[in-house]
Amino acid sequence: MTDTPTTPRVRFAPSPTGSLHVGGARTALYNLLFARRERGTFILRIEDTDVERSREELSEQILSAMKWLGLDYDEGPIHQSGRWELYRAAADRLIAEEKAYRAFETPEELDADRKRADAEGRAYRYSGAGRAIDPGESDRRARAGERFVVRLRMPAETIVVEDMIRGRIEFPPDALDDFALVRSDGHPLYHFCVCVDDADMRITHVIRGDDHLANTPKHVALFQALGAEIPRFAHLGMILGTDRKKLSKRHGAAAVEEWRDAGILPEALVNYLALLGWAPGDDREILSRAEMEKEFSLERVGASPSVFDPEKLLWMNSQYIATMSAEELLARSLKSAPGAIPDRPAALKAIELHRTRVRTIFEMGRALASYASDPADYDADGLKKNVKPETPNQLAKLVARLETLPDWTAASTEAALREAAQEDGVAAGKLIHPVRLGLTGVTVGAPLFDVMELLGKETSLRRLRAFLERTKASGS
RNA sequence: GGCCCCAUCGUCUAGAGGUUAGGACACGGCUCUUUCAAGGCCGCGGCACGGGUUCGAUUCCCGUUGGGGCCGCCA
Repeated sequence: MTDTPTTPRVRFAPSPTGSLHVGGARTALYNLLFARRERGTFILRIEDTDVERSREELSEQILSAMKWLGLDYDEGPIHQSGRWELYRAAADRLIAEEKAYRAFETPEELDADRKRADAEGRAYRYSGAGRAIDPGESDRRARAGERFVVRLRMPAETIVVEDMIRGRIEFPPDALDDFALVRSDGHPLYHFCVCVDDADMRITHVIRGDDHLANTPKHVALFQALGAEIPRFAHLGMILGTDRKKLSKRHGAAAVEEWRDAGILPEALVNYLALLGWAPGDDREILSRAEMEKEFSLERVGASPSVFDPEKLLWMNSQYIATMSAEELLARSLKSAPGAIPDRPAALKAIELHRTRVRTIFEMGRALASYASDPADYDADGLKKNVKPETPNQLAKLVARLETLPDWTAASTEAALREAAQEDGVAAGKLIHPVRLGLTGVTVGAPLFDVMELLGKETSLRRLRAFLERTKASGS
């Protein structure tokens, strides 16, 4: 009398009509986390039934974004475009069983109906005229070459959806009409393919965006018509832009790859996305994938929409940068470095100097590059603020002193600078700031003497001499 | 317009009848300090509104308001 424990089967089913959206990424993530937690199967399905809009390279793009995020699937990717036989057979069967029917209205006629309804201020519903056509008559007209769409015969009863996140939702029958399953050119339509596939793949839980909630009664009716078991549904709140509208390209940075290119670490993006709608229940914010996979549950997923906050993502990223090994960081920063970077040992030291000072690996790449190439120019405000008439003279004396240093360490250069300052009767800061500017071109950054040690004697002195020339020139 | 969903600091959230309503981001201050960060400490700031139910509502119910979504031979 015990139920056979069916292992959950979930899927992420993006349409390749654009790059992977952060909302899609979160949906994929929740499906994956649910599957791992429940020891189920995560399937990737590409919904490319729309031949006009779907593009192969976009589907590749989605795949690579998922790979980058580490969203691995157990089955797939399965392309709907390769399964037309399945949909055709299902449509034929539904027609034969009179659960669906052919409708012969032309697009123009439907359009006119829609316009009329609009003008009269009432909600448009398909008339259902096709229902009345006798099956024999329908077959004859189809054989005769008349064009038709296939429509589902919607039941005249309230459809109840038990949503795992929202609870019980009722859809009154007059809100739904007999929607189209197959176009007049024979191409199966989205809702139809979704249900045929979910049934075929034995999907047990449909975890998807809230924007599909209103479509769910259609799907329920379809599953019933198909004679398939109805999966459980869980509808996630939308991810919104700061204007509280559904996040889209329009908002900028809605695509996963934009964040990748901005130097966000995949672990950080995944962590951030996981927390957009789900929380472990305690105060932890930084969670490993293992922890998420262990603790994720749909019961703890919220129903309300959430605003995507780039600031918090950046913070999250900096948290990962703070704890990631220098080697790892170096490997990842390499792609972001705009130019040459120092040799490996120096780069690793530079990373330690900058890991708390950057929020993205893009910034880390820049920081690394700054050690390998001399500053091209100097911060204008910095020059104004830190270079006084007496500065070139003080700098010249400092350079002379540094030249004689037998060893070149943070300690020795600091001692030399402080002595020079004392000799001139000025605060060390009077020298530190211009030296930093001369060495790096900017007024902010890692502790100066560590930077000098890392740069080495030769490079440091070369940069300081160049800066000295510059300050003399602007001074006269 | 019809149907549906949502509603705790500016943002992400914890809370599941009795809490000084907790944490995080952001913001402000202090601290550390050669700069900038990071870190530490402190602070600012919230239950949309109105009715019920209840001894007692942020929490349950209804409504209002506000926001969002869906209404194609798109996905």
